[in-house]
Amino acid sequence: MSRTKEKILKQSLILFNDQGLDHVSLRSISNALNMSVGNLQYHFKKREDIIHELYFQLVSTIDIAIENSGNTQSKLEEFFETTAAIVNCFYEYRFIFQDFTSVMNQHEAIRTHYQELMKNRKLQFSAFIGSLIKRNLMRKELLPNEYDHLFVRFQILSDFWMSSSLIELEKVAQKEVSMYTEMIHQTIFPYLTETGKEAYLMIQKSI
Amino acid sequence: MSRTKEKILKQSLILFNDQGLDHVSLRSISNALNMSVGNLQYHFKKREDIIHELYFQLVSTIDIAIENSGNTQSKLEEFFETTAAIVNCFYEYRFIFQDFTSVMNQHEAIRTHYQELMKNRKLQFSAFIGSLIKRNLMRKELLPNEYDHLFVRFQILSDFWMSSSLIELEKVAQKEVSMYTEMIHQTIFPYLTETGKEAYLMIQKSI
DNA sequence: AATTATTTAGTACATTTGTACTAATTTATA
DNA sequence: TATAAATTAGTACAAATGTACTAAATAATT
Repeated sequence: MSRTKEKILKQSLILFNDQGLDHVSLRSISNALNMSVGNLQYHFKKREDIIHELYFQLVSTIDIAIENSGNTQSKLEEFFETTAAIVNCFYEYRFIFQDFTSVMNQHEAIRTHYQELMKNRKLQFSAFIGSLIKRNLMRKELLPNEYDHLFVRFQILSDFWMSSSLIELEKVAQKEVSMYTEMIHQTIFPYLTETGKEAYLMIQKSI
Repeated sequence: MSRTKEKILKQSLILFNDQGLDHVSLRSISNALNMSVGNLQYHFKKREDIIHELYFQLVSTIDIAIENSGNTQSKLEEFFETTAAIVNCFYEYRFIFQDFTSVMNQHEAIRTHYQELMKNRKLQFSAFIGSLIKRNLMRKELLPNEYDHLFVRFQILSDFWMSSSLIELEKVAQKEVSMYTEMIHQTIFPYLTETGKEAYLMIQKSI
């Protein structure tokens, strides 16, 4: 990728994150870079292409972060690390989650990719739950679809905590990131066995 | 309120729900009513006013629905009914929740009202949790801020389940409403005591 | 050095949409 | 009935924004 293209992406990310996707026009991006709109368009034929590119940057950032949080001592620790990693990546590319719905509505390619991604994540999640149960860290299902619904809950909370924070507090800063990370972590707690709960409390203390 | 004003609101709600807020212009509303835009503007000086009015219709619809679900046998039943009532009202005014963030960002008066509303809801929620605990239907907190976080979870799930459904399935119909209602109901289950769990299962059977 | 390809700038356009404004028409009132 | 108030229609405008297009400038290549 050309140096200019990288500069455009970097600046776009900053502006998008700061001002929100729909308050940033091509003109404001090119202004911030002392560059003509024509030039911008030479590198990205469509505005959509910039957003598209940034989305896929996020995806690979998450992939890397998840890999790095793989070498943990326990399965539960892995859950803590993975969750925190995802939340942090979301925050880095927060413009996407400040109005997740608009992004997904306006960018079909992104939406399609996301839908596929979620199918995979759901499989991974099920496998993960299974391994927690086998290790006697998590109890079995007591309700129909209980852990399917748990997955849905994780998904909604992950994708929309930032929107919620913005509406409620009209900002998202590091403090909020911590708060919502804890909230998401705690989501799994009441499903844990006594052993699991002890392990949870140990990990929590170590953070 | 004049007959015409009511007609405009009714038609706007239909179009907003069907096509989404930002795919409905004043022109399309007036077309659907065989009415001039000028006339529309006579009744609602700003487009915002229509949305404003519909939002407050929703608010009072919810108030009424909550009152009606007050006369239940048990506290847990009240939870089931109230939750379902809210979800259904949200569905009636789904245009607001199909892109909740945009609505809240673009309508300051609505956002301010919502913020206040949530402060009250949080107090009500805390009181409700307290009464469940006193009745030995719910266990005490085991984690710091556990039930504050539980409230946040309820809030995010309520406000954004529809957005999530739209992104994932590209539609929201009655089937999805049922599914997400169950998901939200189940959120409280793992915090219940044995007595509480039994009561939950009884109520669930009766639905 | 000459030619070709790449990059940059600048202008213009099309479109959408909320809304302001004026005039006509209908309804209410005295 | 005459006058005032209300409702309705129609036109025009302003502002924003993505993008198409052309020409100039710079870099690369032969």
